[in-house]
Amino acid sequence: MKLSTRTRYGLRAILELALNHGKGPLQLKIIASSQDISVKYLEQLMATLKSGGIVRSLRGSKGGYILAKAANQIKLSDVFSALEGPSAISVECLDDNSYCLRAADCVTRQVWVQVQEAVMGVLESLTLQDLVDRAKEKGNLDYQI
Amino acid sequence: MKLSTRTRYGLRAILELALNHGKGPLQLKIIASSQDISVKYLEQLMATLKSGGIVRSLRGSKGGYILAKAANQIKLSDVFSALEGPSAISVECLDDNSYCLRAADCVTRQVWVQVQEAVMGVLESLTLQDLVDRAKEKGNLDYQI
DNA sequence: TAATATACTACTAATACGGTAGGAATACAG
DNA sequence: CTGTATTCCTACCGTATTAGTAGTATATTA
Repeated sequence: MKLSTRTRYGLRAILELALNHGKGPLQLKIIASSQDISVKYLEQLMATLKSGGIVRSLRGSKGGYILAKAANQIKLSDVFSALEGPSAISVECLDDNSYCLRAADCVTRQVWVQVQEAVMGVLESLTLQDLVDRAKEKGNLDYQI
Repeated sequence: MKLSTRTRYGLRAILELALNHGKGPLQLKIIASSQDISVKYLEQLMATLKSGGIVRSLRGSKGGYILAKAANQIKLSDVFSALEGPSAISVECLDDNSYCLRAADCVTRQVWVQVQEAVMGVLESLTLQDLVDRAKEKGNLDYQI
């Protein structure tokens, strides 16, 4: 069960947007260089986040990306779902009731339900603002230039 | 973040062993047919579980597999680790401290730590015996023949 | 010795992951 | 109105992993 770089990169990128909030759009090349991610790859991740309603974009000169909502309105589960898909652990029988007829009585399925709920519980309890606060606590203030 | 069939099949197979506990070794072909898994594929999964110390095997005629320990001594985290690897979500910086110099201050890493702990918390809190009990509660007794 | 099992090793097809490439569309600055 | 900066879109590619198949060797029992 591997967390993809998509999701890890994506969260880092969006956190950078959150840290930059209120200072106008942030360009991909800035994020890419500070996070050491390929611009072209990041471009795809941002497209995903955009269609997921997490970020908004501004094209053309002086364009870039901004958060679509306030940081405290964006749960990490939203970011995760946009990048990783709706199901945290991608077990077919969890999402598709017709996938397995024994689903209702299946004790192994019940385990995966518990695991999924545990993951989502963590991600739903955290917002981007929480991460911003944590970053500031750590004195990790280099983003302020 | 996808849970592999390895792990899902493996847990189902080993649960079947647990349900059969005390009735001598269970053969792969029995498990494979009742769980609808290829014998050959299951063979590999069982080899992994064997080297992980979860099951023991008996070769030759009348051979098969049995649990290496009592069902209440086998945590689901043990099974999971054997099949899926030591790290529940496989994020390099969680296991290898030298992977990223900023690990200590990284707030996104902290999120993955929380997620990992949530997953392991669930799996460590459950033993195979718990699943056996749940199965019996559900009246799912067809394994008793 | 025959039958029944697991053990071991190698191979394969399909899929996902991680990333690259090129050009089109848009917006701003002069 | 022209150039430049930026996102947008689509396609492609190499590699690793996953999910399985196949064949043979080895051990055990009867």
